[in-house]
Formats: sequence, structure tokens, C-alpha cells
Amino acid sequence: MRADAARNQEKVLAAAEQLFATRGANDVTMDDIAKAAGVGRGTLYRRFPDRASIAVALLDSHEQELQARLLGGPPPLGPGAPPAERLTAFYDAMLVLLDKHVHLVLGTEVGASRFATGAYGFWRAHVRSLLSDVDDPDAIVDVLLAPLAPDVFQHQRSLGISLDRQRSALSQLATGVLSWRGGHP
Amino acid sequence: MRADAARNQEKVLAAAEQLFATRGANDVTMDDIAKAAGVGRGTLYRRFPDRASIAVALLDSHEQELQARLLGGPPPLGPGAPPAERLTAFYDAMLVLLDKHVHLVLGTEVGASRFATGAYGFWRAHVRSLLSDVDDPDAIVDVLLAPLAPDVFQHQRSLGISLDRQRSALSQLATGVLSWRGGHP
DNA sequence: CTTACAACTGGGCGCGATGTCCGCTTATTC
DNA sequence: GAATAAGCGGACATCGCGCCCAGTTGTAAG
Repeated sequence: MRADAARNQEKVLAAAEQLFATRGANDVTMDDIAKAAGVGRGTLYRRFPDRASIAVALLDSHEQELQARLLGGPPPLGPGAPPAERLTAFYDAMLVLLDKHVHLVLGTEVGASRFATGAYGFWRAHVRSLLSDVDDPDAIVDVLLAPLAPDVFQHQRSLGISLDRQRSALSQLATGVLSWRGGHP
Repeated sequence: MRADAARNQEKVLAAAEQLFATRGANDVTMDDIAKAAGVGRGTLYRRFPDRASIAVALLDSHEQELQARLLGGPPPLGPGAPPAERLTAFYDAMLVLLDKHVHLVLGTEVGASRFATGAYGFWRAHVRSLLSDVDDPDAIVDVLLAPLAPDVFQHQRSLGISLDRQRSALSQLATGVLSWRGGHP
């Protein structure tokens, strides 16, 4: 990549972050971003085919950091704690991430596209690995990830439910699903 | 309402149902529907401000029927069974509804608009009423409804997860959350 | 039956966003 | 300092939306 191209990409990301934070993510047009970054539409579309790809780029570093902590960080987030605790810790971390970047995530994942993200695949694999002793983990995993959808998060917030209440709600969910052994001896 | 207007409304709904079923709901433009129904754009917009309102109208009868069964039908869907069973029954009924009408529901509820629906309010109130003895039911209820989002449903299907597996996954969720009493004496 | 009114009809119009295309510019390499 | 390829940017065509109004048609009163 040429030096000027890198510079422009940086300008685009900075401008987009600003705009996404100010107004809602989908009240920002490609044109707005191009204008704010001081580049032409063509330049913008060269790197980023749509708004979502810009939001993905902006989120990337944060998500990778969380992924690293999941794989190799200290428990209960990282390996070493019992599944229920790790799931709760994962929920906590995701809620913090959402809390910081809802606007970005809403820009990324509208509806079905959410599941196509590489990040979703990672969260799914992680949670899946915690479900070794429930029935049909492959069906449960998406159910457990559903409450982390950005619009659910946002909706709860608009209802006045605080981050802490969300945390304890998800904690109840994690404990309930992973600790209930009704049918086992 | 004038007789011809009623006739046209009928034509619009029939045409829309056809189109929604054929292609995906959001590959159908207002123009398509107007053309297929044999009415002008203005006529279409008179009754229905957008695609969502058409899908809502098409879903309305089915949803009302379920709502009636929730309020006054036989248990476990209606009153009389213990909460965990009623929640499971509710999940089952919703999955059946989704299974029949995913295309419509996807046309209705994209992202945040899902929560603005009158129907969502009803489901929320119903499930809320089943949560009398969990902590902070107002925070849990949206979590329990999240897996019923049409895009989650669709995603699981595209992964090859059958209706039955979805049913038992949600049943595990209901039982887990409602039957776990870790902190109680 | 006729008449007069109000509701309904339908397509034309402007708007705003999208994504592509191509002539020009600028960084890089020898 | 020239050659060359990569990058730039804005003009352009396209599409869907939603409004609007002049003509039409159902309806109800006389």
C-alpha cells in the first residue's frame, strides 16, 4: 500500500469514528464520511465497500484483544475456571465492549449480517467449548449469544436497565443453563 | 372504508403475501407490490406507509390467535400450568409461528423496530408474568425473548438445526432459568 | 334517478443514497 | 528526472422512497 493511501485510510477511520459517535451509525452516509475525511467517494469505496466494513475495521482491535484474553488470559475469562464462571465472565466482557461501542456495533451488525461476521464465529466457538455437558450444545450456543445482539442491548438500555442489571441477568442465565442438572442422577 | 378501497386492500395483501413468500421480504419493493396488486403507488401508500406495516397486517391474525390462547387457552400454554412449562409451551408456539412465517416476520422486524411492535410488548408482558420468582424479571425478560428474534431463528436453520432441536434448546433454557434455585434455602 | 360531494386512485415528480467509472495526479522505482 | 503503476476524486447513472394533485368513482341525499 502506498503511503498516501495509508494516510487516507487513517483519515477515513478517524472521521468515521467521530461521525458514528456523534449521530447514530446509520444516519451517516458514505458521502458524509468521505466529506468529513476530505477524500472522494471513489477513494472511500476502494477500501470499504460499505459502512459495515468501516465499523468492523474500527472494532477490530478491541475484539482481538478480548479474543486474546479468552484464549490465554487469566481465569475466569481465560482457561482454568469452571464453565459457568467462564460464561459469566464472557458475558461481562461482552457487555463492557457493547457499552463502549454500541454505536459501532449497531453499524456493523444489522440483522442477519451479524452472523456472517468473523467475530460472531469466534464467540460462537468459544461459548460452544464451554457447553460440554449440556444437551445439543450446537443448538444452545446461538440461544446463549442472542441476548448479546446490539439491538437487544440497546433496547434494554432505553428501558432504563443498567449495565449491572444486564450483567446479573446474564449471569442468572449462565448459571441456570450450566448448573441445572434436573435429569441427571 | 369504501367498497373499492377494501377490495384494493385485499389485492395488496394477497400480492404482498405472494411476493414475500417467493423472494425474500426485503427484496420486494413497494413498487413491486403495487404492480403485482394492480394498483398505483399512491393507493398503496395510502394504507401502508412501508413494507413493515404490510407484513404486520399479514401476521396480525396469527398473532392474535396465539395471544388468545396464551390468555385463555388450555394449559400449559394458557393459565394453570407451572411457569417453566408455560414458558416452554410459549417457546414452542412461537417457534411454530416463526417456522410458518419467517419471511413475513423478517419483513416486519428488522433490528430495533422489533421492539416497537405491539406484539413484542405482548410477548414481553406474558413472559414477564411467568417470572415471578427470579431476580429482576424486568431485566431477564428481554434476554429470554432474544432467541426468538427472526434472524436468530433463520440463522440456526441455515446451520441445519431442525425445529425440534430448537424446541429442546429453548426448553432447556426455560427449565434452566426457572428451575434453578442455587441461592435459595 | 340524478346530483353533488367526498373519498379514493394512480402515476409523475423530486429527493437522497448508492456504487461505478474514467481521466487526472502523485508516489515510487530505476 | 523520467516511466509506470497505483491511487484519487467527483461526475454520473440508477434505484427506491414518499409526496402530491388532477382526474375518477362510489355513495348517500334529495
